[in-house]
Amino acid sequence: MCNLRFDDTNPSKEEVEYVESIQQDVRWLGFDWDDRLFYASDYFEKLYGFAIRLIQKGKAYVCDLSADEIRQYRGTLTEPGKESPYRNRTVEENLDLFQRMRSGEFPDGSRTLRAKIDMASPNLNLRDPVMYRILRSTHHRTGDSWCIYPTYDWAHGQSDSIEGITHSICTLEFEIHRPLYDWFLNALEIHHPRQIEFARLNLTYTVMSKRKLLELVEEQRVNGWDDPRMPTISGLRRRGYTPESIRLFADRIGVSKNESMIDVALLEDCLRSDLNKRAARAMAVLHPLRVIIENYPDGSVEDLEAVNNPEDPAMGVRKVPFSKVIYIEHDDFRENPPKKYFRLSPGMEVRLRYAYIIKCVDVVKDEKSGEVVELRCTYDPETKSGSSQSGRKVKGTIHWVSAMHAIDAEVRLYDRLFSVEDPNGDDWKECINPHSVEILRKCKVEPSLAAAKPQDRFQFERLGYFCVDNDSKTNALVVNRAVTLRDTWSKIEKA
RNA sequence: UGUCGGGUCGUCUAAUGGCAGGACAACGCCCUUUGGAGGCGUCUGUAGAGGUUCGAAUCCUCUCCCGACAGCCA
Repeated sequence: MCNLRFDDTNPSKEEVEYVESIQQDVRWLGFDWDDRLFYASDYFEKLYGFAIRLIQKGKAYVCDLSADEIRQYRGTLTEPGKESPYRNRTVEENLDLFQRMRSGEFPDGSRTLRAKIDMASPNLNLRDPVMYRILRSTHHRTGDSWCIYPTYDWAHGQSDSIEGITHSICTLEFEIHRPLYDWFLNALEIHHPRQIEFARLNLTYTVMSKRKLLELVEEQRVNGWDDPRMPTISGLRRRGYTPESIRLFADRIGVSKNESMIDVALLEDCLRSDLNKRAARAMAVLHPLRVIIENYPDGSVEDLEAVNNPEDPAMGVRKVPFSKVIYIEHDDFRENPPKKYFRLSPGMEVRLRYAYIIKCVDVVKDEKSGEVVELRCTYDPETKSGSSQSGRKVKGTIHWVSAMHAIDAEVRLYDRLFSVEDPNGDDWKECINPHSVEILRKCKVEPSLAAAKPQDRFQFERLGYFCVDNDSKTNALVVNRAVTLRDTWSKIEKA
């Protein structure tokens, strides 16, 4: 069981715009917090009371030092700090001043409430940390009712305690703050949750820090937080990732305190293994090459049966129309086939998935450019998929769509956002992969996709897993490539 | 040269004093009407040096390397 709490301790940060999308993301991932949605601002009054208690115990004081002065008094990593001249005010004076801070008598930044701990502590967090600052700013939940706001370090542990949290897990950078949280809880003598830290996720070929992600968004190097190249939940969702695949990924990488860099290939594999079992198959041609089957009767159309998912017979079958003119993938034809190339080439045969074996008898080229623009083929009527003669072996099987039945689609091919594994250092933005997205506008997909809606996911046979984009409209299909299939051929060809 | 934390195959992660295992990646083979999926196999690891022990990745000592921390951010 978990709570969802927003630690909205700083009204000057634009938290409002994130509150809704964070909830949406967490819910989409599959978590349910029932009615336990909380805000640290729910506890402002209680926190104020806790602060008074610490003052009364002589464990907190009002300090008149400026931000700069506090920094100077803090000392350094290797040298102890100096005590504030206001450190030994009386309880009465502190109580009075703190109450007047709340009632708005002092200007922003002029005073703070600080915990009275140890200015010589080797842990900087214990050198009299600030608990309250004066800040006149409208809060998204409490409006203008407060002009002093608790710091995160002061609010966090007590908020957990109020909620009766048993285990509070957070990332490693808060490890060094734990002694402070412990100190507050012990001083207050209230329920003491156990905080456990773990390493944050790092992925290869991307950046994860909020600061860098924000920069990418603000400088329009990506199209918003949900750009399919972003490693955000909303980006992954739009890219085509499923909640299941992300949870599988989380299971596989485990939880530890090791600061690690996880190969994005592992994430991709999780998506493949989820979608392999669940995604409907379809045929789509990204770079169409027109093929005319010369001996196929003009005007004739056959509805061929295709299985929706060979991994799951329960997903059934569908009909795919076949006719004299089809499109195949441009790359599935080579005029001069390399060794081990099992697809179409002049004089050679290939199987059309769910249809016939065809043979290439002629190649039509553009007179000027010499580019192959059309193929003339013949088919063997005896080799129809599923028929008695269909067992004839050919090395390759390729996908296709019938030209007169095909639907036009825009396909967006996404690749890694960065071209280096670990884009850190000052020049990280120069490592952005210039080919992280390629937009194809003249793709042809089989007619069954006419009804596809945003977020529908498919495997386009031999190509990869694709997800209908939010930009998609009824007569203007837009799909994103989430991840390619494993491609053994590309490795053979490279070698 | 302060405090805290961390070092196990290329990458993650198991093994809590008793056979260093799994996944991803890579490579090879089989199978295949997706060069998909699947199957089989190969490769590679306890940061270093001492010590305790019948036995150490695990316990002890020293060394080395990496990270976090000097916001009135979270």
